[in-house]
Amino acid sequence: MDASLLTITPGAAEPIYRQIVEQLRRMITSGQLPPGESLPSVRDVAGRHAINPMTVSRAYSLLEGEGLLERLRGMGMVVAATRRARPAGERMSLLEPRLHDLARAARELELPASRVLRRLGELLEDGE
Amino acid sequence: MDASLLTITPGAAEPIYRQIVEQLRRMITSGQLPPGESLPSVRDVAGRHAINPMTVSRAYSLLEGEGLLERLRGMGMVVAATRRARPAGERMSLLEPRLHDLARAARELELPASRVLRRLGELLEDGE
DNA sequence: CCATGTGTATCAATACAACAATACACATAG
DNA sequence: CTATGTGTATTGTTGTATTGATACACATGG
Repeated sequence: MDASLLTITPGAAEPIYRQIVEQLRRMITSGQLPPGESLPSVRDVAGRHAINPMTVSRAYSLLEGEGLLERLRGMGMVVAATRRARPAGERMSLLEPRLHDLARAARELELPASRVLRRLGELLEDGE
Repeated sequence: MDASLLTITPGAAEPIYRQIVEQLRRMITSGQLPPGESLPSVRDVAGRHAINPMTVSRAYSLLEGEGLLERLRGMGMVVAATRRARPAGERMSLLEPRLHDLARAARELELPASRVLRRLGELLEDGE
């Protein structure tokens, strides 16, 4: 995997290490990063995004703790062999909290459901 | 306005004062809280949710800085008289960041747009 | 005047994130 | 063996954010 595929925003409210964790978790869960795929080295990611190597290492370690990554000593990190892409229903559950937040915000803003759905539809198509 | 209308989750990642700020901002922007409507006292909110009065005060002060609230000295806070409900287009922009985050997460999870939209549709209807 | 109700200024405590600079253990290429 | 590449443990520092405790200024009702 190329280090440039990670989107990192140092100024954001969400801490950097968690941005990395959640992004990789999603890409592994979907199978976008297949088992055996090797990840960019911590120094590579750190250098390219001008962040501290230990911050990247922290993210990798957390994912190893989840069983999503495996550590090959002396070599890099790799997507765990046992980790296959999960079915859509399971992936969907990772989206649920965000969906609930969005729904609540839309309700408090008294926005018509049709308008929210239409806009989201646009954004979902643009990305592909 | 009743203090119990606020939904506060002390354990959440989002800080308490910001939960209050964003919630009230949405309710004022939509007109759900009309100009002149008085807000619950800081001690009322704090007592009911077991949080510190200063945390509530901080939220109120930020909203006063935005021009959404007015301070009546010695008495409480009130929705600013000049603050009318905003048109839907403007309210929509408050939702944009959340929509982008959601779209990105869905893309990384490789979830079909139809499924995401369907689920959001359900959640939007349940709330009303 | 006094009791009670507002919001808040001030200071302190705590937690967290990120960085910096090493040093170490391991594996591979030469 | 050596050089270079992995990840990581360690220690310390810095900056910031969040929350809390206390005391104060103001307004109103009695």
